Amino acid sequence: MEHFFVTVAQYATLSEQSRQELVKQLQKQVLPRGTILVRPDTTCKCLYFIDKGLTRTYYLKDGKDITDWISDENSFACSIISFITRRPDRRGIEILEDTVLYVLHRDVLDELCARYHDIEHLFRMLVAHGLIQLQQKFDDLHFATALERYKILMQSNPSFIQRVPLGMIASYLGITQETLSRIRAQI
Amino acid sequence: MEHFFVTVAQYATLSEQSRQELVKQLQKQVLPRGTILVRPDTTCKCLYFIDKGLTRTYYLKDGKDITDWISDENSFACSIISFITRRPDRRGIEILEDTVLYVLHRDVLDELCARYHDIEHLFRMLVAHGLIQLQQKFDDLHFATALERYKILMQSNPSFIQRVPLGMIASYLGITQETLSRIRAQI
DNA sequence: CACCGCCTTTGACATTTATCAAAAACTCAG
DNA sequence: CTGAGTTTTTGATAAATGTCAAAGGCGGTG
Repeated sequence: MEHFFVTVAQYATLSEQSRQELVKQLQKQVLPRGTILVRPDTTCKCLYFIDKGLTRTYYLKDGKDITDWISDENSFACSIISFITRRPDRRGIEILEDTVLYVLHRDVLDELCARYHDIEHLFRMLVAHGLIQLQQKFDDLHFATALERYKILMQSNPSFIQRVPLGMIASYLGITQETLSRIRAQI
Repeated sequence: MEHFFVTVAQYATLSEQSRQELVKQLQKQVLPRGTILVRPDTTCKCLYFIDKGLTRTYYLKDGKDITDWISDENSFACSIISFITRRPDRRGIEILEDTVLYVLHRDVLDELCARYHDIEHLFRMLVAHGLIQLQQKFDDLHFATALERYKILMQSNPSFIQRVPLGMIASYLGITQETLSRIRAQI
C-alpha cells in the first residue's frame, strides 16, 4: 500500500485521518495473468491501483480486439467512462501478468470524497491528470505517424514493448499488427 | 450568469453560500469576434464560461492552423492542459463570434475549491465530464471514417457547421479541408 | 459596380496504412 | 523431442486521405 501513497503524494497531500480511511478501505487483491477484472459491456464499479503487474483496458470493435489503455506498476486501471457515468461500457480490463492491486469501490470513493475534502481534492487532481494523459494520446494519434507513435511509446513506456504482445501494442497505437511488425523491421 | 448556474447544476448542487461566492468571483466579459482570448504558447490562467457566442481552441502544427476544440453557448472554453499544469501550451483560444463570457481565474478557482468543499466537488465532476468528452472524441478519431466523423458532428453540434468556417471544421475533425469539401459534395 | 482577399471546390497524383493471404517463428504440453 | 496452437513476419493489393495546384464563388470596400 506504500506505493499507493507515494504515488498519490505527487498529486495532493492527505491528512493523517484521510490516509487512515484510505488504508481501511483499500482492498488488496492478488490475481493471476489472464483474469478478466472487468467484463466488457458491464459497469466498472472499482478503481484499481496496480502495485505490481500489468493490465490492459480493451474492447471488441467489429470483432477485433482493441487495446485502449495499458497500466503498469504505480498507476491506475479503470474503465473510466463506465466508472464516471456508472453505466456499462464496452471496455473491459484484463490482467496481463500476475498482479497485485488495491481496489477502491466507486461508492466508497464517493463517500470518502464527500466526507473528506482533501480526498475529494486528490481525486480532482487525479482526474485532471488523466485528462492530460488522454489529451497527449489524442494528439499523438492525430499528428504522429505510426512510426512516430511507436517511438514515443518506446521512450515513454519501454517496458510495454517487452511485456505486451505485439498485437495489443499495435491496436493501442491505433495501427494493425502487420503495420507494427513492418515498423519494427525498419528500425 | 443564470446560464452558468443552470449548466453546472447538471453536475452538482451548490450551497447558497458557494453560489454567492461564485457570483462574486465570476467576471463578465463582452468580446468581439476575432479577439485572441489566450495567445498560443502562453499559460491559460482562466476558465471561460460562454454565455453567448462561440470560441475555438487552436494551435499551429507545421505552419498549419489546427482547431482543437469548439465551444458554444453554455459550455466552457479553456486551454485545459495549460490550465491544469500551469504551464504554457501551444493551444490558444480565439473568439469566433461576438461573445459574452464569464471568467474565473485559476487561482480564484483553486481558492474556492479549497474553501468550499462543494465547489471542489463541482469541479471534480466538470473535469470528469471533460474527460468523457475527450474520450468520445478520441474514439471517433480512432475508428470513424472522415465521413462518419462529419455525420457525428452534424448530429451532435449541427450549428457548428453553419457557424464555423470549413477549414476549421476540417482540422477539428482531423482531416484536410479538401477532404471535407469532397465529403460535403457526396452527401 | 468592380476589384481584392478569402473561403471553398475540383482535379491529378502521392502516400500511408489497411486488408487479405500465407509462411515462418515461437511456446508449451505431452 | 514433437506437434498443435498462437504470435509474428512477409507479400501483394486496395482504400482512404493527404498534397499540390488552380479555378470558382462570395462578401465587403472604396
